[in-house]
Amino acid sequence: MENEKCLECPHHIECGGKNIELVKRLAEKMITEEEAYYVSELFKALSDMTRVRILFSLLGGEMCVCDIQELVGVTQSAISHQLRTLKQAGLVRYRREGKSLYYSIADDHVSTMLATGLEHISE
Amino acid sequence: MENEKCLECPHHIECGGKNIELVKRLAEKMITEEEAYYVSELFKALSDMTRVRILFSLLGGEMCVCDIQELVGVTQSAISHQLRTLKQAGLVRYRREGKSLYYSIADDHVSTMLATGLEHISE
DNA sequence: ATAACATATGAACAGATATTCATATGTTTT
DNA sequence: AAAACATATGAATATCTGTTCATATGTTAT
Repeated sequence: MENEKCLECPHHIECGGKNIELVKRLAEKMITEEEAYYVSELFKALSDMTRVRILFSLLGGEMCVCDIQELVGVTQSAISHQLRTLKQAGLVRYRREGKSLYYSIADDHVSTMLATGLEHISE
Repeated sequence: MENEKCLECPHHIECGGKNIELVKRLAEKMITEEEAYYVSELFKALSDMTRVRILFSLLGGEMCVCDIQELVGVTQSAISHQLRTLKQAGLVRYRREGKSLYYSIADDHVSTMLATGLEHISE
């Protein structure tokens, strides 16, 4: 029985021959590269300790930058840069009130992910 | 009325003065630095496109490295390195069967986080 | 208008990360 | 025992990331 040459791993001829049916079936349901990219970008926004602390702060309700800074304990600039990342990832939103900007968690997905993540590490 | 000097942001005297009660109350419930670190490390493991694609592949059931490689379409070495990262983060586990190693999703938290992440980007 | 305040932004630098290449390890077949 | 197979690992490199510093923007009070 002949095996096809696998382009992905030229040093192995048998590669991919184990479960051809499964692979074919899954290949159709597979997320697209674009989706995978966006999902990874989303989690990338959650992959920094400072940003995680910011988000957990905001779980208590909306807060101005100044108070986040107080809770998290890093410089104003660092907080602001990280808030930008979180905003771009759609994890937080904000509204202005006078001189202050009030940030808050964007939607329930965010709380869910944080809660699930916290559960996961507690095992 | 006098404001205390804020150590975190020496160029602002008023810093942290907006919502002192809220900040104090939240500071007690705040996740520890250690927890924040582990949570961020967990999400860091999900923050790469290749690893995301590996995990979505595994949602279809356990697979050997060779088949993952086929589905994801990167080199064997790259897959192996990323599987190591996923394993260290407790996101996948594996068992040996003959020459092959079969990887699978570690627990339901992982599926939940992936699903929630995918939902989030679809908006 | 000017000063003070609250936050954002750009550049720069040090540290982290993903892939590649070469090679090693563990398993089965001959 | 040797060869082939399946996967892991270490080093090297190019790229990305987070913080800091300096400064800019937008808002309110004087």
